[in-house]
Amino acid sequence: MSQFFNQVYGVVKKIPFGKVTSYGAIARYLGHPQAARMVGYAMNASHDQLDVPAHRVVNRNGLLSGKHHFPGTRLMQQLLESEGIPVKNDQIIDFKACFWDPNTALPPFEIEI
DNA sequence: ATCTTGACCTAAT
DNA sequence: CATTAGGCCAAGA
Repeated sequence: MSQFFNQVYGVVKKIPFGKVTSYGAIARYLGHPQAARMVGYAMNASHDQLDVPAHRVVNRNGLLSGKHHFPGTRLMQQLLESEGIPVKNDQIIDFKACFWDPNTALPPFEIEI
C-alpha cells in the first residue's frame, strides 16, 4: 500500500520543531535519490495523515513550493513563522540554519526492523 | 486502456 | 552562467 508514502510520512513526522527539510533529502534518505517528486506527491496525499507536518517540507531552495496547496494563502508561512522560521516572499530566509537533513540527523534508514 | 500533469532533483549541455 | 532532458510513479481526465 504505497509503502514509500508511509516511509515519507514517517520521516516527516520526525522533523523537529522549528526545523525544515527538503523533498530530495527525504527521497535520498529512503534510498530513492530521484524520487523527490514522489515525496511531493506523497505530501499532496498527506491530507489523510494528520500527524504529518507538511509545512516543514520545502524544496531545495527553501522556497515554499507547496504553499498553494494549503487552505488559505498564508497558512504555510504562518505555521513556519510560528515555529520561529522567518519567511519572506514564500522563501525561508535563513534556510541553511533551519535545514534538517535526515541523512545526517537520523540513523541510516532501515526497513522496519 | 493511454495521455497528461505534478508540493522535485540532478546531471549534462 | 542558463537551459534542457531525464527520471520517479501516482492520480485524474
